[in-house]
Amino acid sequence: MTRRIGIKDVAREAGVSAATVSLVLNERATSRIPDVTQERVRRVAQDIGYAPNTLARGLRTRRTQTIGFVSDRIATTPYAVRMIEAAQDAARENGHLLFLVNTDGDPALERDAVAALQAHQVDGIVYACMWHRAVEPPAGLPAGSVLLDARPVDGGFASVVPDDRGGAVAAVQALVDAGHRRIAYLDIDEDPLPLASGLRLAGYLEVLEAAGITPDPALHVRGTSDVAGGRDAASRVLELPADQRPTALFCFNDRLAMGAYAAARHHGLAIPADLSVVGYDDQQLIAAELDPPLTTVALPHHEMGRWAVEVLLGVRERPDPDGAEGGVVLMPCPLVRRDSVGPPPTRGPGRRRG
Amino acid sequence: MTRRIGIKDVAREAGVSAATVSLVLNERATSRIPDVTQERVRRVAQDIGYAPNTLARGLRTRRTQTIGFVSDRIATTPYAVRMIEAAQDAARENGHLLFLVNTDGDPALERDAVAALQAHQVDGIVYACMWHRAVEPPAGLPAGSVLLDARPVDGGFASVVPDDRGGAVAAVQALVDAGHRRIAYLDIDEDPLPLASGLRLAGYLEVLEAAGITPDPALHVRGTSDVAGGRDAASRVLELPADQRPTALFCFNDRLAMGAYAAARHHGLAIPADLSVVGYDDQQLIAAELDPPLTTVALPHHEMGRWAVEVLLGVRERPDPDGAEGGVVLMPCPLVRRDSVGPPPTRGPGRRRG
DNA sequence: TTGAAAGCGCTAACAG
DNA sequence: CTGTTAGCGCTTTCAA
Repeated sequence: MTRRIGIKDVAREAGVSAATVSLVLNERATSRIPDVTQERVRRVAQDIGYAPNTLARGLRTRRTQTIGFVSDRIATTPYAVRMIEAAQDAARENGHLLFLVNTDGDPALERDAVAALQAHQVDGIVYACMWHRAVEPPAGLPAGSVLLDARPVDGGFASVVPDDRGGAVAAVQALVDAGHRRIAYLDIDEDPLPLASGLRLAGYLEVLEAAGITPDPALHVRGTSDVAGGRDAASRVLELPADQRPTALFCFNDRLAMGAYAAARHHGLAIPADLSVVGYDDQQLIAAELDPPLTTVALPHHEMGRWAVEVLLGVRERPDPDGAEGGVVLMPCPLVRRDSVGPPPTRGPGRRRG
Repeated sequence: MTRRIGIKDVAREAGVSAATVSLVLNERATSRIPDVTQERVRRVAQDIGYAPNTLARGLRTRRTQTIGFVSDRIATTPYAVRMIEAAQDAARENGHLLFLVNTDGDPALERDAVAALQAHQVDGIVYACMWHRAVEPPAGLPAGSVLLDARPVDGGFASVVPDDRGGAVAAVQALVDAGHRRIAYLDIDEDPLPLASGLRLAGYLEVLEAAGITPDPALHVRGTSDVAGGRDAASRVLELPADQRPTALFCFNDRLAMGAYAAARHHGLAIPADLSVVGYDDQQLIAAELDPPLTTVALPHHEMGRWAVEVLLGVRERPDPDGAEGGVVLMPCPLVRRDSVGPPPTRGPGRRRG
C-alpha cells in the first residue's frame, strides 16, 4: 500500500529538479523546457513507475480529482444502479475517482456524509435519489453540487430528472396511433404519491385531449405498486361493461403491467389481440421476459447519471438556474416498442376461455 | 467546496498551539494535558465547526481512511449490489469512505483502477466479482487486498465466496425431507461453466447419496440461464414417462425456476401439489412474486460484502492462508422457505388440464 | 505540560 | 530556461 517513488526520485534520475519534473509531467511547459529534457523526464518517470501522490497534489492545488456520490438508497430499485454505473464511467473518463455513500435517506447520515466528503476535499458532490422526487438537499451540501433524479424544493442546485410527462405522452400516443380510444391508466396508490404519478397522468390526459377523447374517470384506477396491485386494478377496469371496457392499458410501471398480464389471462384476453398494454421503467428481467414482451417506456438512468457528473465537472454546460425550468433538466424517456401493443379488437375485446 | 477553518483557527481561539489541538483531538494525551484545556479545545473545535483536512492528515500518517472497491460489473446482476451496499455500510461504520470503481472486467481498466487507487493512498482494496469465480487478480493488486465473491487462482489473498455446495445441500435436503425421491437438477448451460454450477451439482449428488437415492442422469438437464431456458429444460424432464418423471425440481437459479413454473403450467401441473420447485439466488422481484412464492436459497451478498471490508480493515480476523481452505471463507447460503415445496403427489404427478 | 520545528510529496511563485 | 524557496494542513518528535 506504500507508495515509494516520488517526484524527487524522478528528478534525481533525470538530472533535473523536482520543479522541472512537475512542470513537464503536468504539461505546464509555459516556459519552454527543451524537448530533449522533457522527453528524458517522461521516460525516467515511466521507467521507474512514478505516479504522483494525489494527496500531496490535492493539498497544494485544492483539487483532488475525486467526487462524492451520495444516494438515498442503492439496492432497492435494481435498475437505478445504472445511474451509479454511468456516473462512475463519466468520472473515470474525466480522470476522477468516485466516492460512493449510501445514506438510506437518513438526514443525519446525509449530513455526516457531506461533511466527510468535504473533509476529503472532493471536487464536487452529486446527490442522488432512486426515485424522481422533490427533496430538501442535506444541510451543508456545497454550492455547485448537482441533484440526480431529484429536484430541489427551493431551487439553488442544478438537477436532472426523467421527463415523466413526455414519456407518458409517447406511451399513450403509441396507443392512440394504434387506434385505441378507450385507454385506462393503471396508476399507483402510495402516500405520498411520487411526482412521477402526477406527471404521467398529465401526459396521459394531454394525449387524450389532443386526440379529442374525453377522459373517463372510471378508467383511471390505482393499485399497490406490485404485481398483485396491477392484477387487481386491471381486473377492475376489465370487468366494466363491454362498452366501457378499455382496449388498452397504460401502466405506471412494469410490475403493474405484469399484474395486468395476469388479469388479462384471467379474463381470457389475449395480448395484444384483445388488449394492448404499455408499461414504464423498462425493468430488466420483467419487461423483456414477459409473454409477449412488453412495450414500455425506459427511464434514462444512464444518461442522467452521466449528465450529473459531467455538469459537476464542468464538462457539460450547467443549466441556467434562472431559466424556464429553474435549473432542472428533463431527460427524455424513450418508448421501447415490443409486442404488447396492437390495434384494438374489431368488436370490442372478445371473451374467450382457455 | 473550500474548507476554511483549520487547526490553527482552533489553536488561536483556544489559546494553545496547533500541536496541542492535534494531541487533544486525536486523544494522544500521552503527555497529560489538563482536563480543562482539553475541554476548552474540544469545545472550540466544536463551536467553530472544525473538521481536520483528511488530505493533510493522510499525507502525514499514510492512512487516508479510504478504501477502494473495484468490481467487474455492477448493474448486470441486480441483487449483487447488496455487496456494495454492505461494503459501504461497513466502511462507514469504521470511519472510512469507499471509492467505487467499475471495470467491466477489462484488465486494462482494472490495472488503471488499482493504480489510481494507490495514487490516492487507499488503506486497502477489495476486488469484487458479481459471480462466484476463480480469478487472476489484476496486476499490482496490493498485498492485503481481499477478494469478494471470487477466489484467487493462485492463492495469496483472503477471499470470501458463497457456500454453493452447502446451499444446494440445504435445498435438496428440504426436498428429500418432504418425501421426494425423483429430484431433477435444472443446471445452466454456459461456457465456461460458473463454479457455482459444479458446486451445486456436488451438493445435489451428496444429498441423493446420503438418502440412498441413485442419481438418474436423465434428471440432470441444462438450459440457458433465462426463463426460456428454464421452461425448455423443465419441459424435457416433465415429458419423461410417468415412472421416470421427477416430482421435484432443483433449479440453478430463480430465473430457471420461473421458466419451470411456466413449463409446469403448460403441462397442467400444480405447484406444489403436483411438482415441488426450489430455486437459487432469492432474486428480488422474482422469487417472492411468483405464484406460489418460490422456496429458494439466498446468496449471502450482504454478509460477504461486510466480511470483505471488515477483514480488510482488520476489524475481523483474516482467514489463515495456510488453512484448509487456503484463505478462502465459505459464507453460508440460507434456505428461504416459501410455498413451492410440498410432499410428492400420491400417485405420481397428475395431468389435469387448466 | 506545552510549543517550536520539521517534514509528508507536491506545486507555484520567484529568482537566477 | 531551470532551480530555489515557500508553503498546502496536519502530526510528531524534541526541547523547553
